[in-house]
Amino acid sequence: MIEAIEIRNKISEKGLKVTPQRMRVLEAVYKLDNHPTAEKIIEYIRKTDPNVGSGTVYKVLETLVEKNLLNKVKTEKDAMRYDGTLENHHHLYCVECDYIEDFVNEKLDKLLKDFFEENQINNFIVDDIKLNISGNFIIHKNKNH
Amino acid sequence: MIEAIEIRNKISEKGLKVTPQRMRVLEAVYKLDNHPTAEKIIEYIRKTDPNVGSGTVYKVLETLVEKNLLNKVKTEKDAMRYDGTLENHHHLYCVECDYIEDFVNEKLDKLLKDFFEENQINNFIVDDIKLNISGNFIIHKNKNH
DNA sequence: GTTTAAACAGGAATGATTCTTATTTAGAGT
DNA sequence: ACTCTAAATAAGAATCATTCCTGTTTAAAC
Repeated sequence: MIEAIEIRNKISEKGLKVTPQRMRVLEAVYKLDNHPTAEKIIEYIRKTDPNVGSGTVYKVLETLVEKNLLNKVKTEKDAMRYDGTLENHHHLYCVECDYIEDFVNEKLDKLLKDFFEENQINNFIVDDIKLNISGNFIIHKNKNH
Repeated sequence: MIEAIEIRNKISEKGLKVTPQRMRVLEAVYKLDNHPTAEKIIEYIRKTDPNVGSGTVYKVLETLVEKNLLNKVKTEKDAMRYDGTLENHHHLYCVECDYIEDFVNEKLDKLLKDFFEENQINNFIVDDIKLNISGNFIIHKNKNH
């Protein structure tokens, strides 16, 4: 359970003005699991704050991604999704439900780091590696299918 | 250089009607490098065939993806891109230009396969793993930046 | 050649996202 | 606390990729 003061600090530390909209967007991404779309975030915020502009939420998301407080998660679907986890991680994509789960594994990261140090790619400097692991949850987390 | 007859066969083998539109779309994806968008494909086809409907191209792309003759490539940008390479491979994403290059490496695939066999993920059956390798080409391939 | 379900062209509709503009506000300076 | 101003917001129009709809055409089975 993240405190309001922590959210305030995260925004402030990046040199951004602390606005209610920015606080609510960050809170929404932390609270909503399954890497919400902008739509889900708007819906969440409007429960208590019916007058947020949807354009504002998009703008805030853009700003927070720019300042590395959030990450974008791309999927085969049209809508972008957002991720509040900042530590290095990969994603499990369920083929059946639309669930996306974070996957953290340091041993795997070490393995990849070593591999790409030993096997340089011709004409390309690797900056970051993310795995898209697709498959199926044995117990589905979502009924969107 | 892929022959028209090969393209015809690929379509036919999947039990699809061989239409000029389907042939031109497959040809376009093979010929255009850098994983073209639907837009680029339409532009390419219209050079010789100005009356293709853009809706048709989208429908054809959908059909070809369904039948595993093409793959979708998702990016942070809005437009979907398409990939004619069917063998297992990963993607190099250039952070500066919008170039996406295929990356084939069997040693890497073996490494990943072994890792996930030894390290089962709780409540999840892995079906496929794709790496998004982001970084920079030393010599950029594209001027879109 | 006939037949017909499938595919197509053209254009309207959709839906996520971006843009525009007038208004409001966070926070720096007083 | 009060003022000021650049930055942020609300509202809604605009955009753009993609999908949908409808009447017409066509691939390929017979």
